Amino acid sequence: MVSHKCVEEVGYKSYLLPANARAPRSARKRRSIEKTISEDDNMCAIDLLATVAGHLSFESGSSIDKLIEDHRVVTQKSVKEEFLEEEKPLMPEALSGENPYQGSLSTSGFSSVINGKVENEADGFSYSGGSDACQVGSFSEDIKPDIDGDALVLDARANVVVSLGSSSRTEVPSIGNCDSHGVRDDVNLFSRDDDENFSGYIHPRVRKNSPRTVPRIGDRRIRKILASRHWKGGSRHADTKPWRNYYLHHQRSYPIKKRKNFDHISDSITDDYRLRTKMHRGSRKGQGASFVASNSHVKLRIKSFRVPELFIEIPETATVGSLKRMVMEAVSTLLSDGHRVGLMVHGKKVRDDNKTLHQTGISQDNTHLDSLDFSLEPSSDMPQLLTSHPSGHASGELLPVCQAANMDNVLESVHHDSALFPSDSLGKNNVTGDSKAMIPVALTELASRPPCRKLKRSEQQQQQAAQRRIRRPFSVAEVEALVQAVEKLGTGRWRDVKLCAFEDADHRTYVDLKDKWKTLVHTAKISPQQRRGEPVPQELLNRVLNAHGYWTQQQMQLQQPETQAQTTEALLLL
DNA sequence: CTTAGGG
DNA sequence: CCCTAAG
Repeated sequence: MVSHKCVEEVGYKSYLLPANARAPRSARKRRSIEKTISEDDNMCAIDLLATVAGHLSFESGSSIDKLIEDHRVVTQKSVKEEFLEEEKPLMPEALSGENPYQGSLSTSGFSSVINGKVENEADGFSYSGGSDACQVGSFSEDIKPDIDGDALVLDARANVVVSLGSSSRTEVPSIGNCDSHGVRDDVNLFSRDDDENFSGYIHPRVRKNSPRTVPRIGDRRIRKILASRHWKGGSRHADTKPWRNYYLHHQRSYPIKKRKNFDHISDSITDDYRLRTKMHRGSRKGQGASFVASNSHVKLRIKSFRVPELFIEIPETATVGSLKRMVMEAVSTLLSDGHRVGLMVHGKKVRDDNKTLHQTGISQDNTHLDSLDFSLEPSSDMPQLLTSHPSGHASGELLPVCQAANMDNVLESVHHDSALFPSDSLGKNNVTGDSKAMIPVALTELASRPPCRKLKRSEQQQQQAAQRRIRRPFSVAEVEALVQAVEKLGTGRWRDVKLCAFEDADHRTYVDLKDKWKTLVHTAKISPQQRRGEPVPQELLNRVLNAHGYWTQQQMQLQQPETQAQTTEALLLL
């Protein structure tokens, strides 16, 4: 209930100097605000497979659309048919009506899967299949279960390639214009893995001045704990309570902490893929019916990618775009969850990361390529994986999932790829003599999970430290709200600003707002050409500049009134 | 916990 | 966004 604080309208330039206006607690010099702030915290999407293979081409990403529009359900063959045949409600009913922070998901919807996992521990994996399982791409008939070690790979081929990424852009959150709080139409994203977690469950949340069951103060902490349970603990080691359900607020889709080593590949997924595609073509020499580039490059193609389960609930009034973003976020969330890539040749797992492809039997003239299987395995040793290859050496190429800056980038890349990749360039290949220009790569199964083991506390903490919130670019509406609040409250009361304008936007902390203001000021000072991301109306930027100038000056005066007096005295003495 | 700034 | 020093 903060609206009363901000009831009065603020004139364009008539900033109110609150009675409690105060000087900054410390008179630290604020320098280099102008310093460019890396706006694109981009991270590439699921480039990991591509990275492993060295080459990977993506084609049309229509899969995502299909997934969404058709909500096509593909029934997978499985070694555990009984699980697949069970009908599962699209959404757990237990969520509605409960305190979102404590809501528990009914296990009924997923028990089959979970049971499958538990009861077939030896298999080390579980299917999340079933009629409601979302799948990107489609499978052909030859889904052959293959067990090796702790990961099972489905040799399923499809005709659709999809590139996955993640979106950090979110729908306009509940922006209070200080004096009004609209009905919240927020979403929560649940994640679930094959064990007991939910991935990609998006649940609408409507709240308006409703009593908080959970003290706000505890919000973040609770969230963090839950999140960490899910992302670190829950997904990597067995929980003592197999059926525990986790709740994840939407902003808790923390990706793996980005490592500096990966920065270089994070800028533009689009360009990256385009580059590769072109390189492939350019370097190609017709070595007979070779499917290999001149320099003994092996071309690999991920033909499909299946997502275990993706539960999405979204208001009818939501836009298709937001749905897509949610799906993308959910999917990327899955991928980000500490999986690593496993490679199998002829059903045999290749563990030595330092082996060359050739040594492994993946070469231009080998015949094993059809039996090349990639898998996503849970990596209990993620921390090591992430940190022990600083120079990005051999095994360093086995990068974990990164995240794309925003949906636009991802979609754009998909689009470009499809353009660069005429459908015939692939589809016909299998028929013509040049058939192996592209090698169908077996599908990946996300849901594999080795026998769970408990992590030591130290490990948990290690993983805990690797959390990072997803990037959530401010929408224009949010900027508007922020500007208005700052005009009124000034630049030194972020907590109040938060309460005033972002009370219900749980994912915006006052630090976030402060940071955003920082970037806004910067943005306003640079030329429009240099700005990135969703363009902010110049009018807003002008207000930013004005408010910034005003409050900065205000602060100065509060800060050094005595200095001025002294100066005056000094002058008088002279 | 809040602020302010640097990373 | 994250991390931290400071208050």
